Amino acid sequence: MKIATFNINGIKARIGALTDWIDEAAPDVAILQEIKSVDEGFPREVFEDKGYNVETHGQKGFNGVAILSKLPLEDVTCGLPGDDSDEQARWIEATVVGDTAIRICGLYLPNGNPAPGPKYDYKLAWMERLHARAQELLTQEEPALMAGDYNIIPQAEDAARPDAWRDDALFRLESRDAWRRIQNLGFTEAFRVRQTGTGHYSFWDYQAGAWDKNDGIRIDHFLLTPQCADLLNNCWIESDVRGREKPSDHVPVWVDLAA
DNA sequence: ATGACAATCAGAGATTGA
Repeated sequence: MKIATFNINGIKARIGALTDWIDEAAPDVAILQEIKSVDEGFPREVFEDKGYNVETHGQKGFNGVAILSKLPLEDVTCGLPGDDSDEQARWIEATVVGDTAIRICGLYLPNGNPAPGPKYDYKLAWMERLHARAQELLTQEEPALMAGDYNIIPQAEDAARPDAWRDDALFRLESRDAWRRIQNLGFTEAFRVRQTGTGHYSFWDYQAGAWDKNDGIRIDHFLLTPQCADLLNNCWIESDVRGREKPSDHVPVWVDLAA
């Protein structure tokens, strides 16, 4: 089963590029972030016509997450637990029912800039809630994954110019510590199972020719429970998508699971 | 330190992103 996570940076602006990619790449499951649309504004029938089940958790103008799946989706829940006053649409869960049932969590972790400040406080608080949900997932002892735009550069090797990001909310020590605390609960970061070293990125800024210079950062990730990690065949970044017409500033990241 | 670039909502320019 091939599963991709993709921050599309707006469904209205990306509908052409996204449908082209779906047609060609044919993911079994696509976990989308930044749909920037309310649920009613998401063109679900476009994807249903291609054979996908569609679940969205949107909001007006910003954020918004979705899951597209060729296989049935069950037990869909929206919103990260732990703060009923949080109105930002950044979390969606569903179980993909195939030969093996897999719990899929799609997330769009807050950016957190400027740091320090209230937006950074929100990011760290959100990561505490993520930590709690992650711990619950592990207690199920079943195949599950959390995938999406984490807005976290895990290590210096995950940025072309790490010094430029030192004080940024994506790379500050508190951010990386929070990421590591979640991973250390027992999750496998899929990409680093298959790739080492520098030069592997999932985001390139639109500005200053970042793509042409490969001046990127790796911030879109898969975290797998042990039962899911045992199914991992491969993980890769589809970087060439960044060079296409009217691209998102992110590219798809994939896992292939033996499921 | 700022802006470069893009998307959204709104219908100009502020806000957000990373």
